[in-house]
Parts: sequence; C-alpha cells; structure tokens
Amino acid sequence: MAGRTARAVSASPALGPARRTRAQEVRDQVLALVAERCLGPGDRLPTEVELSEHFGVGRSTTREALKLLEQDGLVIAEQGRGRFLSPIGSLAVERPVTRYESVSEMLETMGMSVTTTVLSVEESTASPVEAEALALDAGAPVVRTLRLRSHDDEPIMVNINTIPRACLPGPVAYRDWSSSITAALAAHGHYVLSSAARITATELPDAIGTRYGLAGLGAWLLVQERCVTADGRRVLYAEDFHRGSAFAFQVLRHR
Amino acid sequence: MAGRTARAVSASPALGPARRTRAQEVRDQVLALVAERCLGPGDRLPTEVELSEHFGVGRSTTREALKLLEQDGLVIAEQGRGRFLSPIGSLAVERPVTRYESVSEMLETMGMSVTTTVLSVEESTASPVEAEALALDAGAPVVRTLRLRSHDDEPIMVNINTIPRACLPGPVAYRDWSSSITAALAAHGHYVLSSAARITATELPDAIGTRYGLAGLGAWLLVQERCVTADGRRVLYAEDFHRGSAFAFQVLRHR
DNA sequence: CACGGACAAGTTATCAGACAAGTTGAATGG
DNA sequence: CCATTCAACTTGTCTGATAACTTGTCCGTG
Repeated sequence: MAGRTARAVSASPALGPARRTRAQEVRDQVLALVAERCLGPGDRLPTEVELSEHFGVGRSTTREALKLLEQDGLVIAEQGRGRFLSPIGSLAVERPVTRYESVSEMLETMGMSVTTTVLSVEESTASPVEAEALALDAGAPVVRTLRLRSHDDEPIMVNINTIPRACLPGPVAYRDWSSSITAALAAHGHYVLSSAARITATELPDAIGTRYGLAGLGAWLLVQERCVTADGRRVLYAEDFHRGSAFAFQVLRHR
Repeated sequence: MAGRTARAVSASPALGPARRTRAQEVRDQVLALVAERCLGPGDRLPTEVELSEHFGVGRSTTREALKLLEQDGLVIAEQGRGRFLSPIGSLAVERPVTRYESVSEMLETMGMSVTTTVLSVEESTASPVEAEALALDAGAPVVRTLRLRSHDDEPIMVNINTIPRACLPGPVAYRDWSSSITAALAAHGHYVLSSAARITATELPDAIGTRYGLAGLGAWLLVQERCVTADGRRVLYAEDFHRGSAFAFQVLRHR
C-alpha cells in the first residue's frame, strides 16, 4: 500500500491581497514608536533586542521589519553602531507617483469633479507601438478610445487608451466608455496591479489639438503607461495628457 | 578597580556608502537565477530551503534577501504555497526617477555632452518658498544661481539652484559655478542623499524666456526638488526646467 | 459514485540561541 | 601625549525547532 503522493503547487499567485505578516505589523509599529518619541533624521533607533522585547516578537521578525524600513530608505543600518533615521522622513510626500492608481481613481482621490467626453471609440488593429506595449502581435485587434476630461468646462486631461480586444468582450457600441476603463477590465478578470510609466512634457499633438479645438492650452504632462495584471498580462496601454497647470507628480528619490 | 564602562554611540549615521550585506548579494543572485532559468511573471521561485542550499547561505539570510524582492514588488510570497514572480519584472525600466542623481550626474550617465552657461549668481535672502524648502528662516542668506545647459547649441535645460549661504563658504565670485553644485556641496561635507521632487509641465517663465532669448521652445518638465543630507539638513532647493523634447522620467508603479 | 472530513506533505512565518563581524571608548603601556 | 589592546556593544549570519497555512490524497459514509 503506497503512501500519499507529494502535492503539487500550481504555478500562479493568488490575485487577492496577501496576508499581512507579523513583520509588516512591526514595521508600522516602529514608525509609530519613532513618532511617539519624536525622533528625527539622524537620530538613533532602539537596538534590535530592545525592539524585540518592546513588541514581544523574535529578533528575526524585528530584523525583517527593520529591513523593510531600510529598503524604503527610511532607516540606515550600520553594523556595530546601530540604526539611524534617514532624512527622507522629513520630506513630506503625499500620493507618490510610485503608487499605481488609475486616472479615474486619481481624480476621485483628488476630489476633482470632472466631466468625461468620449471623443472617439474604435475597433482597430494594434500599431507597432501599441503591439510592443501590449505584448501583442502587430495588427492584433484592439479597442482604442479617446476621451477628454474637463473641470468646470476647462479641459484638463486627454486620455488615449488601447485595450486588447479580447479583454472587453461584447459589442463596443453598448459599453459606457465614459467610466473607468480599469474598473471595466477588473470586472472581466483583468485587475491592473502594476505599471511602467514614462513621463515627459509636450504640447498636444496637432491631430488632437486642432481637431477638437484644444490648441493653445500650454504645456501638458504626457504619461505613457503600460499596465499589467498580477500574472503578467498586459491589458492596457495609456497615453494620458495631463494639463501642466492642473497636475503634478510627487516622488521621493534616494541614492 | 572598576571594569570598563559601557561605550556610547554617537547619534549620527556615517555619511559614506554602507557595507554590502550578504542578504543584498543574495537578492541580486536570485534575480540572476531568475533570468538564467527564463522565469517569467507568475512563475514559481525555488523554495527557501532550495535557494539557501544553492547559494550556500542560511535560511534567514535567504528570507531577508527575498523580503527585499517582495518589498520591491518583484516577488509575491504566499504562506504554504511558495513565492511567485510578479509582473513588474516584465516591465523594463532603466534609471527610475526614484533613484536620486543630481542633474550633472544624470547628464553624464546619459552620455550627453552639454555646455553650461552661468546666466547669473547672486547672494540674496531666502524667499518664503525657498525658506520653506530649505527649512530656513525667512530672509536667511542664500546663494542663488541660474544656469543654462545646451547640447549642440540647443538649449535643453535651465537650472535655478538655491543653497544656504553657509553651505558654500568663501567669496561667491571665486567659485566656478558651471560645474556640479552637488559635488561642491559634497566637498564641503554636505553630501546629498535624498530628495523630494514635484514634477509638472510648464513653459519657461517670462522672466527667463524673454530675458535670455529662450522663449518659444515648447513644453518643459519642471522639477522642483528639495535635497537633504543623511542627517537631515536641507542643502539645496532646485527648480530645474528640462526640455520636454529631450528628457523623460521613467517610473514603476505598484498598488 | 459523490461528498466531506482527516491527515500527510510541503512551504512560508516565527522563535530561540549561538557565533561572526564590525564599531567604539576606556584602559594601559611606552 | 599617543598608540595599542581589549571589553562592551550592535548588527549580520547560521542552525534548529515549532507554528501557521495550503494542497492533494485517502478513507468513511450516505
């Protein structure tokens, strides 16, 4: 009678939020302790042993928590000397650009009420740029949308979104393209988890500016963004023009 | 006869580069192994035990290395199942904006040969904006420089740098302001370690555009950056205008 | 035969203890 | 006074064990 055979693990991560570990909790508790004791840049943290006793965890867990803070650049560790708060904490940054949020989510978080006008929606084939961004074959079927977002009748954003056709099944004409595209993708099982963005400054292309009466509105931030799901599928390529007079990105930089 | 008394640690981190730990090395080795085995998004990594044996380190060290990768969003850990590659790895990003580098360093890394023209240098007092950015009292003495960087006689960048006067002692007239200001600051013990940057799109202000014949050059990325040392001193406030047609920033974004 | 529960196998998460490596300041000797 | 040694201290790493969680197989029952 043979014993039980070994179990096999399927080769995909779960798509929901991961369980929160003790080390992650301790990381936050360390930050709270720092605030509580009014520690500032350059100040020394309690030792690993002291923190382990303080939080009632093992030293390994404390180390893992501290490692997270070091990786964030918040803490500097020196063997034999201790750990010190780095200067980043003194630089207040809200909503860093490294935190992915869709354009709709961003506008909502900013509390900015906008009117979305769908300028065009087309079933098309992927251009070479889109094919590369979406890891598609050249000429693969896509849906491409062009939308204008206005605030108090003032144009503030123009979005060009390209989605693999298969990701949003059903007739194009029946979909409400003025609402969040990432929400629609998520509803079809394509939850955007990450992206790579390229940010530069430009003026609106003539094809858009003159055609839709948007010329002469100054400088725009152009964000070209490739969006992927947890298992690596490319589900959205966005070219978003943000009016320079209305938008800015914040980021912490560290050597 | 009393024994030796306890030693005390001074309350400041060292200002040089930190020693590289084994865990940091293993992190890079894991990435190399991933590439070697052509693992892609969603694929499962070897177990902690396997990796520990493969690299000849303890399991704790392996865990600390893997924690770094998880923190970067490159790896997703699931208790009882294993670890999986997240989709970020499939998004190629070079020189993310989160990595601090001074403007001079950036241009050098890009291999872009530029001519730097010092348009003005003045001893002045801090404006309210500068005072806030540099954590100075209003009206505190500063040095303010205005420089133009050109590539093949084409203007590509305009820098306004404000430095607390005390950070660069000596007569202003005797200093070569066309070279790297962060290098000069470092030479006086003010090594810039981190910064907080705000990025938007704009046109050149009239005060600069018309006065120096730089108008009509399109859209510019405006980077307003507060730079700090390891012990938290604010030593530089920069307003850098990067020509949109020549520069872009790359960033990975993750939920 | 289908379903539910128990259990073994496997993997990450955490703890405890020990030793290694590096830093610092006091003590000691020249 | 200066240089060297050494103890105390702190982070870095290793080893071994147990806890917590996941998955698939096996077995009993309806």
